Amino acid sequence: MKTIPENLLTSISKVAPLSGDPLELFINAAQKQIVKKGDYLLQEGNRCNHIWFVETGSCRGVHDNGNKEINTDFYFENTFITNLKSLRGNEPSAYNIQAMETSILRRWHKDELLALYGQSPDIAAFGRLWLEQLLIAQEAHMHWLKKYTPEERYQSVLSDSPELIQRVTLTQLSSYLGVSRETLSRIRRRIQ
Amino acid sequence: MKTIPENLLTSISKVAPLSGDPLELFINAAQKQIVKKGDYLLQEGNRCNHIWFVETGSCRGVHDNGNKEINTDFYFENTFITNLKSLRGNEPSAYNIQAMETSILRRWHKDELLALYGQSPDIAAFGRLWLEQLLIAQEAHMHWLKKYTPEERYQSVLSDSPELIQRVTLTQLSSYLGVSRETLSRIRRRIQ
DNA sequence: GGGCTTTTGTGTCAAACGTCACATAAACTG
DNA sequence: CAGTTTATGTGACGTTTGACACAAAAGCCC
Repeated sequence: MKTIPENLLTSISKVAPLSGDPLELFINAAQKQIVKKGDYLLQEGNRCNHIWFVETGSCRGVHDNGNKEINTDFYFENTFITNLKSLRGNEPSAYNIQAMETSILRRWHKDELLALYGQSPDIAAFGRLWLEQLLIAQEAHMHWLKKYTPEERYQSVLSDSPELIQRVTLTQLSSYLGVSRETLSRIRRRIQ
Repeated sequence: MKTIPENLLTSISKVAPLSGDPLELFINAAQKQIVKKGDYLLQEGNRCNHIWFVETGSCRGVHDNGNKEINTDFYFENTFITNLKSLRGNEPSAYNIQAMETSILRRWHKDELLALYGQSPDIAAFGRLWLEQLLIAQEAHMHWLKKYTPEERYQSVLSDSPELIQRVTLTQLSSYLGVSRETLSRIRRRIQ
């Protein structure tokens, strides 16, 4: 058994308890991958074949929209990443997943992951719980978008996710909040 | 084995193939429930204990926001409903699920469903695939919200989900699209 | 550190939106 | 079918936003 970073174990246990053989099976199925700033984990048009775990660094999910980018997700340390629609539907990805800085990742191939689901009910349960958490977070994000004004949304990022403001450019954050770059710049001035 | 509506079988098979004993187990675990227009399947503040399947009729997911309602989901025939955050987190629901008309439902209790996951890998796989589809749909909905203007969003509902316009009031649709009732009324005039 | 690139701030203007108020139309109910 | 309630249309007005243009600041690289 290879040496395993503590953070990966902690992150797994936050999703579902996994130990013994299933844990070993799951972790040994991962490969290490190092990406530089700007590298793509997944490019629009290609099929997504992996699930990644961010050990260090950060990535973003970004849609091309004409001459603009729409940032839909930011992934920091100790989070899992994938494009489920492309991965499970075996179809071209509608967006990019890109490293925002040099990052160390671990990745699982989808075929291997599916095989693991068949081998171990514990790993299958882990997969289901992970999906549940993703879906819950996604629903919360959508309600948040509809319920609050752009200014309120920025306020809540300030108080609830200050890390985002430290690690993401204002331009990137603006599309995440659903406003133009200029408007976010003015919101920031109004507030401070 | 009770008589089972064709539609339920079809809807199940659209998520994942399920047959024989697991299918029978799953279907027999459901109870019939009939609700009248305006009845709540789930009220804000209460815990969600069920997953429902809409046999006939329709329901909506609706958030109370001060003196306004925000409609976040519409559920028509042959769809599954639940509030996953409340169901899995065992916490009070942040919103209501309400019948929009007299409806016939089937429902599964969460405890029974969890037991079924343990009993049958096929049912567990079904649960996971259902979550995957929900998550994929949810992500698509969010990208759609950020990518298009209110007018474009109305246009796409017109062409892609005309049923929505037939079966939902303009006021309900407006909060789903993320605009005021008056703005949607004017968009509709501009277009037609 | 100097030059280049990227990011952010800001002024101006037109368009879109939300809110309030009220009129009209449609649906429900007894 | 008459009365009531609910849903929708519309006018007026102020505010917010997006788009464009350009300046200032920050970050990056040789």
